[in-house]
This record gives sequence, C-alpha cells and structure tokens, in this order.
Amino acid sequence: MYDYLWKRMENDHGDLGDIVRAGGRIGPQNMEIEPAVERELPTEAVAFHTRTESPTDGFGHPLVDLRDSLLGRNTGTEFLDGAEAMLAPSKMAMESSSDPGGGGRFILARKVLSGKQEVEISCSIFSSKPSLSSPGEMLQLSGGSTAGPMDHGDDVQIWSPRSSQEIKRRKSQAKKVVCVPAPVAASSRPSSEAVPSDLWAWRKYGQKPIKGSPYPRGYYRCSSSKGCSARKQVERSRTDPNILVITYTSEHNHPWPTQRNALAGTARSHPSKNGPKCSSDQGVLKSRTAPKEDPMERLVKHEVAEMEKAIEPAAEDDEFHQSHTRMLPEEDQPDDFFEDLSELETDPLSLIFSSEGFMESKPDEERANKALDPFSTFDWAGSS
DNA sequence: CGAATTTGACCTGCGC
DNA sequence: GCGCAGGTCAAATTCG
Repeated sequence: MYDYLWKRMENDHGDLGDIVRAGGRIGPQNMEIEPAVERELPTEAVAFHTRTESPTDGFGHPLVDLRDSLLGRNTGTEFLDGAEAMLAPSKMAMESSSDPGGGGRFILARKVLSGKQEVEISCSIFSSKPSLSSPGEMLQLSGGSTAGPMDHGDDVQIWSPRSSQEIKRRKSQAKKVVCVPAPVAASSRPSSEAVPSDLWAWRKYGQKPIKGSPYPRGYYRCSSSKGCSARKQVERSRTDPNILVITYTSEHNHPWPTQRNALAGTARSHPSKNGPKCSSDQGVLKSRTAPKEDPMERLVKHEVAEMEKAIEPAAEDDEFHQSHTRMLPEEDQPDDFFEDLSELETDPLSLIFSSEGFMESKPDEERANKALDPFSTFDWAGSS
C-alpha cells in the first residue's frame, strides 16, 4: 500500500521509511506557499501509514491535510493514541498570518506527556521543519534513535516522544491510518456511522465509546474473505468531528474483492432507497473488473499527482494528462486510466478522482465549488 | 430466512 | 495486584 508515496518518501528521507511509514505530506517538495495566496489543492483524503515495531517504540502520528488547511477547510489530523491533534486550518492560517516573523508556523500536534507536561509540535509551512514549544522534551521518530528535531527536507515530519514509557501502543501491530472528511450520516440506523467506502467489504463487529471523545469507535473486520484478518477502526476525530479517522490493522490475505464477494457486507449499507447513489456499488464492481490495483494506492497516487498539479497553476488542460502520467511513474497505470475513471464515475473512489478531472473542464467557479465540497465526491453510504 | 448490525459481557494490555 | 480502557465476542435484534 502507498508504494508510490512511500517510494517518494524513501527517496526523500532515506531511512525514515524504516522507522515510520507515513505519508502525510505537508506539501509537494520545494513547495512555497505565500500565506495570502490561496491555492486550490486536492481534497481527497490523505493516507498515512505507521508501523510499530514494539509496544514501546510505536507511536501514531497525525495526518496533515494541508490542502484543506490552505483552503480554510476541515483538516484531517489525529494521533493514534489519544494525543490531541491540533491542525485546525483556521488556526494554522491564523498563526501563519499572525506570526509572519515565525515563517508561518503552525501547530502540528500537541501531546500531553505524563499528564502534565505538554509538548507542542509546530511546523513551518515554508520550511516544514517542526519545532518544539517545550525545549526540554526531545522527540524522536518512532523506533528511531535520533534525538531532537530533524530536518528531512520539505515533507511533513513525524514525531514521537522520546520517552517510550509515556506513550505505549497497546499492541504491536502495523497500522495504517486514513483521515477522510466525515460524511453526513445516511444510514437508516440512527446510531450507525456513515463510513466512506474503500472498496473492501467490511462487517462491523463492535463499537465502543472512547474516553475523551464524544464519538464512539466502530470496529470492522473484512468480510470479503473468511480468513482475512484485516480490520479497521472508524471514529470521528475528537478535535474535528468533520474528520473521520480510519485505522486499518493487519493486511488482507486475499485478492481484491471480486464482483461476487464485494457485495458481502455492503447490501445493508446501500439500500435501494438511497436512489441513484446506490449505483456506486455497480461502479465499484465495474472497476473491479479492471486490472486490480490497491484502491488506496490509487487514492494516494492521485493525491500526490493532484497536489503536484496544484502547484503548477500554469498547467493547461491539455497538459493534464501528461502531468498525471509523468507523476505516476509506476506504469501499471495504463494510458487510458483516466478514461477508465470517467467511466467509473459511480465508483466511490473514482468519483473523487474523476470529479477532479471533471473539474478540469469546468468553469473556475464551478471548480472552486467542487473543490470546496469534498463530500460531494464520496459515497458516504459506505461499506459498513 | 439469511446476513448485517447492535450492544452488553468478557478478555487483555497498560498504568499506577 | 488492581483498576481502567480498549478490543473482541456472541446473542439478540433488525433489515432486505
């Protein structure tokens, strides 16, 4: 998963990839943003991936969706283990503008250590180099040995407390976290959460209230295959209810859902009374007949491509395809990929991408409206 | 009627 | 060792 993004990170950061697999990019490399300048950035979810090697060195880190931040919209941020995510876009904008001398610093995350000391991790949108508000606290990357802030270039930095005793992961498990804009509940069941579909079939097996959060956490396991151990947890960000934090645990041990088993676990989530939107499954199924590609990888590829494209305002429409192909070096991406996307506009995920592409041919106003309404691109009926 | 969801109980890891 | 909180199980319930 996230191979493309990950490769980029490894190229950019070398060993960083062995420590924390995180894809929460602050922005494209060498990206320079003037606070007063609004750029249209992609609005898809950003995924990041953390891997813990032991209960003592693992620490989940916030996803930073800077695009939304720059748009003054909802931002996906979260810590895995209760740390407070603090990347409200307005806050960032405010700090950025109110602290011009600080180079546009904004708070990346804040963590209360030992119940008393609070460490604030901030980051400059220009240098993307985090700094600590608590000089006494040295941070390090999960599992890494580096003490103190490190500059890995222009990508967002992932940090964790040095003291592993202070933040321990409950279990040593690989986790992947995805933050997406929270959907408006569309289920017939009041208590059920609308979860964006990710193409896998999930079956809910539990729900628990989480201390400190007004929102419960839902537990899902993969229902595509009997023996599949893949699980995911879905909860709303406690700091931003508009953000859904989806934590994936374990890997799928089977191929992508086929048309047949893809229906498993989704039937009740896509009642026909939902109207045309329900055809999303058909789109999904249709997409599944195409060469299999990890949908999340697809998401990230587009994410990166869109972000890179976003900083090339001079790019013309006729360069759109070229730029995307250029930015998708892993060639399993056929040339007709985007044609395929347009065909699959009912696919929840392809909707995201195709809508972006669709906007290319739209008037600026409509494009802007689209960009500001990420919800319109998701099939919020979800797969749960 | 089969399958998915709900929800209380139980299990387990972790902090004190 | 104890208590808390998160994670999972499974019976009951609901839905198509």
